[in-house]
Amino acid sequence: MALYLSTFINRIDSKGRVSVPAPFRAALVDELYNGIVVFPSFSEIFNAVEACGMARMERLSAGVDRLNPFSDEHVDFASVIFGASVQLPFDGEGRVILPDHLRAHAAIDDQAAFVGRGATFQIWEPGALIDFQAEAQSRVRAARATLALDPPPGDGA
Amino acid sequence: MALYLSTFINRIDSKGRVSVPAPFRAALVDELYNGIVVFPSFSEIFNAVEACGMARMERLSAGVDRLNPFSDEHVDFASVIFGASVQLPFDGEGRVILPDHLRAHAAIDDQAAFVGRGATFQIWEPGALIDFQAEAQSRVRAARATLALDPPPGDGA
DNA sequence: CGTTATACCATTGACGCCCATGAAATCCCA
DNA sequence: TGGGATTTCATGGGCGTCAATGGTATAACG
Repeated sequence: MALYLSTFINRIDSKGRVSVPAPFRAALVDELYNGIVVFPSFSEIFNAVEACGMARMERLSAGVDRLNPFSDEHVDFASVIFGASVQLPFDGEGRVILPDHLRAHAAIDDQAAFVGRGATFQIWEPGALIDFQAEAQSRVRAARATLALDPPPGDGA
Repeated sequence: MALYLSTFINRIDSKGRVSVPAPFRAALVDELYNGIVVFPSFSEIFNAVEACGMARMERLSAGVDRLNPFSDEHVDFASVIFGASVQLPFDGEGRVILPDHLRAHAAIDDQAAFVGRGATFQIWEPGALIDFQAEAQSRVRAARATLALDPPPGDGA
């Protein structure tokens, strides 16, 4: 299973191309589809682009299909996820072109921050990412008592 | 298995022709029938055109047949689905002509939005699609706890 | 004979593919 | 351990191809 770690900031050129970080591409070499799948975040507290490999989307499709494919609940889910998803193929150098509506969603201008999130990753406008992380840190501090139930990796980490 | 992803908006010309998006056609190359199968949506909350390849219709038929083929439920289901289905052949450029009653059903004028839904896709009037997706997104958010039982595509989904 | 449907062709704009450059990190060797 | 060589990556640009779209010709049909 792919594991996406760390954050990389890459430039978007005049043709809208961005290099997907090499470590992330390395995590995708086993996939049948040579590229990534992206869709907008559905969170109310941040706007970013969610990304993953095709294999993960196929697992999702199988899950929806196995359940009643005509129930309104799954119609909603499938519409939102699959309809909003876009396949982005790699060019020869491992770059992708982020569609306009996703760039707009995440307010991405000429730089994109690729943020590893374990089994998936996200694409952010770098400034928005910094702001969000600051807020997240505050929330973590506020919730520290609760989180301490898990073995903490250290105060600063 | 074909996987339909993303949304494409194509124009309908004066002769009623629309290009089926190339990625969707690519998912259909293995099919015996060179075209798609369409039928009206049966939902009470939206009007769109459902579409898929012939292979899926055959699987659907097999499914209905395998279960009690004489129960009222399945007779109804089969009548409605198969009776309302239309085969749309591709022309040389991968276009189809949507029958009038289906265009009317989905209120499609001169633009059609092709929406991937995993194993199938839908054809919408673009404006209606935007409205529906906004509502669906709210419902998905509300139901997030339930859906988390399926492999989640990420924090935001 | 007129009308409608189907097959064929032509245009254009976007996108995929290729190569070139430069910077940075790594590796190797002295 | 320091310095040089090599490779990997990110980035930029040019060119060819394909897809979407519009139009025209031909065939089927009333």
